[in-house]
Amino acid sequence: MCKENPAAEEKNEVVSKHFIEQIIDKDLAEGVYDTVHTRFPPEPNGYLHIGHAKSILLNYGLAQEYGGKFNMRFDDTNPTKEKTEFVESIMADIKWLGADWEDRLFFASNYFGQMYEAAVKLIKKGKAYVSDLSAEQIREYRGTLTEPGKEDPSSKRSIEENLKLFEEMKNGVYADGEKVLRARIDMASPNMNMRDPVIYRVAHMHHHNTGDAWCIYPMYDFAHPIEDAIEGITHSICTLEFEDHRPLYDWVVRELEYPHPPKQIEFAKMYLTNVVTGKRYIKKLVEDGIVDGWDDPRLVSIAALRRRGFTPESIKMFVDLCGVSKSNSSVDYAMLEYCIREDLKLKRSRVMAVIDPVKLVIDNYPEGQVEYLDAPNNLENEALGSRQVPFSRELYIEREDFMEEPPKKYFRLFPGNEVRLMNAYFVKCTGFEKDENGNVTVVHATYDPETKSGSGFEGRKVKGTIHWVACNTALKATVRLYENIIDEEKGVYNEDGSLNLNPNSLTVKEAYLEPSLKEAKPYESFQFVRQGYFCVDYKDSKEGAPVFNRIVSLKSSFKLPKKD
RNA sequence: AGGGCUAUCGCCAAACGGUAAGGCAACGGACUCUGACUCCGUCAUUUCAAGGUUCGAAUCCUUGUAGCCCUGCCA
Repeated sequence: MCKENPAAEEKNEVVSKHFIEQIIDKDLAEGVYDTVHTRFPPEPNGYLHIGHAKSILLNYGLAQEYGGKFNMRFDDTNPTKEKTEFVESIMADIKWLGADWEDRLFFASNYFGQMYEAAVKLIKKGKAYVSDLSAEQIREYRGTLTEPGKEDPSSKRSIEENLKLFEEMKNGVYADGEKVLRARIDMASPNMNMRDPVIYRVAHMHHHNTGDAWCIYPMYDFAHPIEDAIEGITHSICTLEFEDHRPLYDWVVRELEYPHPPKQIEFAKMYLTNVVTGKRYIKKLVEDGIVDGWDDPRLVSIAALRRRGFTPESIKMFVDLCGVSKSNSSVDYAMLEYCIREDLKLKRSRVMAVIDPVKLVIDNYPEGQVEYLDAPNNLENEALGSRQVPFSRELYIEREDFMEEPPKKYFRLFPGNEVRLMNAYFVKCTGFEKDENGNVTVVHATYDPETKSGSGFEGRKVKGTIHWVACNTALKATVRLYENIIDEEKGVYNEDGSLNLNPNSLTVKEAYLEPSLKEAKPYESFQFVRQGYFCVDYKDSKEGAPVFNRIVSLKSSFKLPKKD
């Protein structure tokens, strides 16, 4: 059954380079840089999700590809939004993804001294001034998208006065919002970011890293290029919404006269079709108790994907498959599903589990007898070995594997039909019992001892193979089946902006599993034959029988013909 | 006088003036101790639209159209 195809391996298709690699190639060829140094610079104000994984793996991957370096840096320049809790979770998620920053873990807040000096340098060059305008006034003076802004009355101040005022800002002379430092660029620029942007504000606030050492904090547009320059970043990769900020980024590194200024490159964020990534919405789902936390397996935070049973490899594959471009796009969730199936396919054992049981009685099998049958763990990967599965007279089979009146091309159990019980014997359906409501309660069959699995029996063939679990020895465990939390039929949002929730996003069932599954440990995953891939939940499996999350179902090309 | 960016199959995405890669999805068929996997086949005479340049255009030019981003002392 192991269908290796060495020829396919050798194809080794040459994937064309995306635009960022092309830029890097050119820079290297022209000697703009002689190395590649990237970074991932999150603000520690929340949890990472699949979208961030793309950025992390892109930056780390580029550094790897070009033999360069990759930095981890927290962009913590706004103390009002940042927490240490997020610093921890972000680092854990990035490590799990496999991006290695080695000893290069940095905090923008550790550069506050250098940023202050940089601001002083700008003031001395006449390129920055302290403004007395209030936030509202600054907004008014900025003009609009179609009208130019007006000159800030404070911009005429002398360099000496600006130096004095800025130092006073630093020394806590002014209250929050009383004064700001602005870069002197062009109040008439069509690019709003260039209309004398604020580069330092006063904020008497405790910072998670620097404590109360500072009461002025730099703005992103001023801080980020400095952070990159200090660390020797060559290619500062960010998302599309910062394109308009690039002229300002370049202005900062130019005016500050850095010898090998970094270059900002933007790419499109990744969106998943019918998936919620917005923090606002996730927060609401958590608060409303719709999900059981930021790591609920229905979410796509890194922690949720990990809990659901996704592997770092599958996410890497997914990101690679999606590619990098500058057009806004939404990737089909089916692509993610493909990646996790592909990754787990040869790595995991394939075991039997009955989720919606109906009893099957083998009438010609001795009562009370238990027989242990050898079952290969994965026919396509012999290295995974095999296990012993108990077989006896009474079994559970899947309710959908028996039909009283089968449609055409139904290969499973129905009166008179013979199927293979996986890893066991052929059984022929001899009858069934129903309750007063007409529901099937027991299916009867007889087995043929000659057809034992592995015996090499070739006498006759059956079209169907079904899975089963012996009643007496079955492990009863909880399985959780997930669907998209969004009702895909009607789109993600309702007209009032609320989420269009799918009431059936979670189904909890009691299932019968092979007894060997009792030993399964948190995060361990399996393929349940014909049911999909399942992973032991780390939260709810502390004691007793494990709880299994369905990572992804198997593809099913079997469709019953429509009735009538 | 608003500016910037983007537009190639249902979904991602190559192609960089030489005659539309690939993956996902879908659909046929073969195989099968999982209706899975694997295999084999089908799936853009056409690249947002209309003009133009050229022997030749998805690629260059013109004019439109659509979508995204920008008027935080957020990042």
